[in-house]
Amino acid sequence: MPESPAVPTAGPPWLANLNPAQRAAVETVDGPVLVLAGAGTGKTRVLTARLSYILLTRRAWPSQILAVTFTNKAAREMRERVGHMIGDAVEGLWLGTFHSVAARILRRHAELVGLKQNFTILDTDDQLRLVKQLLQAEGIDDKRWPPRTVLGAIERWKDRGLTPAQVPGDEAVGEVAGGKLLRIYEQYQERLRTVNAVDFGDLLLHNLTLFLTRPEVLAEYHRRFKYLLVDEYQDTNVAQYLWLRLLAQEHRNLCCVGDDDQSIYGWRGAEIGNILRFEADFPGASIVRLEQNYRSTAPILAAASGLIAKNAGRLGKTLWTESSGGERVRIHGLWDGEAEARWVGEEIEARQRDGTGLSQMAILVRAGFQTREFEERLLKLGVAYRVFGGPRFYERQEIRDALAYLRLVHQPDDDLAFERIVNLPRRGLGDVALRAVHQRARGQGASMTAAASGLVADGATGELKPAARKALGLFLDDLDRWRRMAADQPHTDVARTVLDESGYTRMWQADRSPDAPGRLENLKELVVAMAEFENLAGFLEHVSLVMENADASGGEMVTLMTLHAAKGLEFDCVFLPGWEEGLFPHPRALDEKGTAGLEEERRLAYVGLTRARRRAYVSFAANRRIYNQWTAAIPSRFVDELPKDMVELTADQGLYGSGGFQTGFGAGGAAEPRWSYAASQPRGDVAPTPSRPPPMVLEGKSRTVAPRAAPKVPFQRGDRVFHAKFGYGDVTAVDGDKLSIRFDKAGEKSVIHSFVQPAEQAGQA
DNA sequence: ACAGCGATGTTTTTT
DNA sequence: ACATCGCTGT
Repeated sequence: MPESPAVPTAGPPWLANLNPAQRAAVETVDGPVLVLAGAGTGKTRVLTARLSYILLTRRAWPSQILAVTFTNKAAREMRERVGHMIGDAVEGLWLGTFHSVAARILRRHAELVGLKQNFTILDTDDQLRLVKQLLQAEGIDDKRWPPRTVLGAIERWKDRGLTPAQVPGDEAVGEVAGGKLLRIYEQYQERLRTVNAVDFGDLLLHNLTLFLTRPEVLAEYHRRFKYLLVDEYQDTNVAQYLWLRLLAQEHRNLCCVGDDDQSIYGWRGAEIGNILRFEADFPGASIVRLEQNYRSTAPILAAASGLIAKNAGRLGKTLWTESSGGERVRIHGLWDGEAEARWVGEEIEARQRDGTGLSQMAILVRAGFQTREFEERLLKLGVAYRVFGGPRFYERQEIRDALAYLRLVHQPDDDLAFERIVNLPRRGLGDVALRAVHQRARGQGASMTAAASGLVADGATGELKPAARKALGLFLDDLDRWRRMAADQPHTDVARTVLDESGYTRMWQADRSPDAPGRLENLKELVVAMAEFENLAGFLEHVSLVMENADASGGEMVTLMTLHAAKGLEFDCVFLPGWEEGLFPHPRALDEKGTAGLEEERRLAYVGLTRARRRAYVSFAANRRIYNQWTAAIPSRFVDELPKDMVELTADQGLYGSGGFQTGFGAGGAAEPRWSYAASQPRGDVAPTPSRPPPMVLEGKSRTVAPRAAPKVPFQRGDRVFHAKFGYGDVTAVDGDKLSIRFDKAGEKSVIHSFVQPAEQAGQA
């Protein structure tokens, strides 16, 4: 985080070095406050100063303050900084993520919403398996309605704070899952309750139910929390908003910090309306704008501001800086993705020669797959890099399996854990046996564990084959033994024993695939990680809420990550490649959310630019291989939206011709070259042409480079098309981005339009 | 129970 | 191209 300039400020220490706006944000402690904190305006400093201020002026004890963040990382950082400022007084402060705070509250009152105190928090795997089962039971085709989609729809309801009973009538009959979505949601909730489990959305949802149905419980928290503080308010969903509103309604000392221009998580339920409506939601609210930026140079700020100004749905801020000078944003057009990676590599080396450390540089991409080309290039150059966003520790298969064992030991009702590992390693308990257990569990309204022991006990009924019965009996005996052990022995020992005696470790030892050793290593690490916790329950809670990877690697390396992952970070030098129509803004965002989607994409671009302290590079390629298909691309509309005097645009020789751009994109038909043209010389040490030249040549062919997103689907009924796999065919119907095509050879298929091209084009290629 | 094969879908991700 | 996934046949 940037440091504010050392402007000497008279007054108490917590106000030292704060600018007037920051100071207002710290000192306005009574009543609702919205702090609109632009990128790089010293938000974290204000948050911690505010907390300290409240504590040191004796307005509240630590235990009377609730501070919520979105991520564990943010929570940790805040705790650390506040600790720095006020020392041990942080003890007792409620500081955590929405989910961890909600879980803490829910554990205390679990019975009041029909749960047991030791409820499990499910991971995505469990949720998906459950949804899949429900879909099958309802006879819904899980091809047409993938569990992922159905679960997504359910989660969107939860994000809005809607229990099944509260889903508005007109939404109950949507087309998802053949109109049975609400039924599935009901059953899903029912199942969770019977297995004594909740998902992430439920943590908030059950809190809401609790507060609304038990006023005395809510009153308890009103008594407890005098001051509420919320970070990243623009990322809250409706459920979180309602939760905050309920908690704050008594004292009304709610301070929300956020930036509407950095709201990029709408697709997972974040409601930008929360921040836009703050004044209306909390009458009499003060609004404080933090607009002085301490991070970026003036041209970068101006470029970013110019871009974001194109958004209609925003509160509006004007970032400014005292610093002057600085490089303009460099925009460079290249032939293809490979050339782009080469160019970025060269610039990275150049900056390195100027003395910029590798860890002060980042390549920020729209989508994960884009990192590959850069990795290849950096590898070739011998430039150290690291990619963020691989699968995290607790998401790995072997870790989830091991955790399922531990969950089942800890909580016998956890059917989802039971199902996951009952036949892992293979115990001869296949579908047939599992179905018998299932059936009995359903029939008796009992857990799988209970049903299984019933089945084993009265073997005479013949519901299980003798072999299966024996195997199941052994498995249950194991579980019993482990549970007894868990009662009085250290949980790390229990874990080791479980992994060992269950045969799970042996399974991976026997596995000769190349990643088996790594998995065994991870299992060991898991046990080591457990040691830091007092008991199994504490560990499991941590795991379900903090699915994090301790990242060890130090050293100087370039960071490669998605724009989403980069929010909140900053680098001296930021590369923003792939600014092309069809990639960024991403067409899916446009299809699904229209203008709102476009604005969110624009905010993403804004977030990218504002990560840069000293230099920002934007690039786009004329040709890009997508799904192994060369596609001609035109520069992103965002390129066009950057204020011209803040950027320096260049393009590789031969691209777009020296007469300027005439690709027909953007506003107006560009009779004049809109940008200056300057060719950059290809360097001697690299091949000037791509190894596999794209078949299509952009120059002078504005027709063939129509943006993929502009006409929603460039085909209509009756069109003759070509598909790489199915060959030629005729379009028989258009449904959104899906086409029904009668192929000459392959028959009738439904395919996404981007997979086919007009037959006449295919002929040439 | 499991290998092998064809169909399928490829934005963003925290908790 | 490519990886994942579910189904099929042994």
